[in-house]
Amino acid sequence: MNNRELADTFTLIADLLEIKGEIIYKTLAYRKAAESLAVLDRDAKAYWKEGTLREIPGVGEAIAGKIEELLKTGKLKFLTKLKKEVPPSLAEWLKVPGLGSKKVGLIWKTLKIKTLPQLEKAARAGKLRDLPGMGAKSEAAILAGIESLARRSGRIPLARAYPLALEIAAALKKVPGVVSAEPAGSLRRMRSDVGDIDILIAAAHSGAVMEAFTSLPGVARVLGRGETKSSVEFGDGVRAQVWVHPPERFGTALQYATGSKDHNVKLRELALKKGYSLSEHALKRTNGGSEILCATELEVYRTLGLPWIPPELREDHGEVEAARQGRLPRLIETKDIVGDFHIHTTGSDGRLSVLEMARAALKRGRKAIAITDHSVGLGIAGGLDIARHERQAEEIRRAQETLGGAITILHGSEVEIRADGTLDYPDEILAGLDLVVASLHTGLRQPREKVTARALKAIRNPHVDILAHPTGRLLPDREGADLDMEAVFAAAAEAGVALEINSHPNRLDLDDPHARRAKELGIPIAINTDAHSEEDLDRLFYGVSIARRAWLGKEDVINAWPVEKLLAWLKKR
DNA sequence: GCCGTTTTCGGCCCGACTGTTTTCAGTCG
Repeated sequence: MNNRELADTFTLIADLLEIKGEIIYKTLAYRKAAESLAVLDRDAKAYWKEGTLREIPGVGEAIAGKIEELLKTGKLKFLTKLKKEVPPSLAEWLKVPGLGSKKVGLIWKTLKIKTLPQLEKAARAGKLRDLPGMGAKSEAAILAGIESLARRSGRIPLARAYPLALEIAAALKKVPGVVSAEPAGSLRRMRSDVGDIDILIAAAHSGAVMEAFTSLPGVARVLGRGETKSSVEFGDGVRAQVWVHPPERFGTALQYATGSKDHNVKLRELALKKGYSLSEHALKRTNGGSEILCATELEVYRTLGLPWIPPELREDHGEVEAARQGRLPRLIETKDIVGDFHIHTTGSDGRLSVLEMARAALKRGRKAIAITDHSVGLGIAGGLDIARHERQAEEIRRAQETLGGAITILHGSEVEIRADGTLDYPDEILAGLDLVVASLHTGLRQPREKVTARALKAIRNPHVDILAHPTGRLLPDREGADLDMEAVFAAAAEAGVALEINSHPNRLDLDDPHARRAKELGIPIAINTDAHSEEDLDRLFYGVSIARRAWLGKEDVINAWPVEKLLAWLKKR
């Protein structure tokens, strides 16, 4: 049982306990443990073997025991019993916007129904409106929620949400009286997918902003509209909300709206210890109640005795403690990147020639690139056979001659890791390349032992420099290969092979917990665009965001090294 | 159920909006 499955199990337990009416803090404890497991950078199994399960945040005696039982037997007696008391299908109802555990429990117990279709039928038949505390409006809201659930495919990939958020913010910035408009929430923390879009507005009055927001083009439904907060749903089910706060309170408001929830809890606890109550409106002295207004986030953190914490770190993964002790990392920035070592051209499935790609990279300030077209085995992408591959060397030589010393063009390859773990080109070809990127594209569904063995074999090939998009995941739908990541890390650390953070917004692979673990083990990281066109070169920003979420500095990333250092590293390998 | 530079027991962040309410509960972030 992997971390994801463990996390899902504890989330289910929390859902069912909450519907059952268990005290809220117990259900919160299960959710906290589930969240920790979901973002854990190593297999829970490794903690179990070491006897350190309780070092996982939110895991105490009881939950550690349950993890152990799940890892040992794949089952959990506690959950089996719970499922008999509360039908597990009810957990699905909680996903319906506007439905919480209280109403779910009420409807289930009163009407004796337990599936989503039964719920929809009951709502259509007008059977919900007569329940205590409910009326025709809540019945209609539940129906609308069920329909909205069907439209939405779940979480929104950053690649869709980020441009939309910028668009909304730009539109609202134009409203008279608006001082600033900033995306907040998980999007500002650059999570690879987000639940909804949050925009924070600084303005003295909110009326005009709310009017403009709720009538934006594409808005299908207004979910709520108030003085300080409104929310809407777009046609494709994406939800957005805005908060409006006075400019002199924008700092506390933006801090609050950026989250994460757990980070805010930590901060508010710290505030209480220092004699303040922290809310989105202000810091308030607990003795006397006078307010301290913060127009910027910097003032909020400073008042609490902390340096400003970059949004990407605000996940309650130790950043508040690090800030208190003055050991926040100096995070890598997009402007630090000088190299891009995973680029395609017309040689395989790219759109531009070597020269055109090199010019485009140069225009973006890159000082070194590697041309890494697919190898012959990936027929679908027009992989290069050995003869065509060798002819490409000439194309690269001419491009280098044309551009002179402004940019270093390396001749590389994205070489397939075959089903048996061997590479797609013979060693003598690989030996002649400047840089070798190895990738898994096929056989991703192989069992853990087999697919891991392939990755390890590739890492141990002395010619391989970078393992690209290690798990092969595609957001939002395709899960990555079931790799034993600890084994991959151990092999990469030993061989000195770099692991890639692929900047394609549907990949973002390594993800941030794995990238953070790789850094801990001293493994060099490559942030590459995997560009197939000129515009693709601009998505570097997404990869850098993942690196920042993983606490990486520029020293950890080979693309940020001076070219001489990079060349020396390649030569030594 | 977890956790501790206030506590090993008694807390566990704080507020907006909606609907069904005549003072509040439920949901959400």
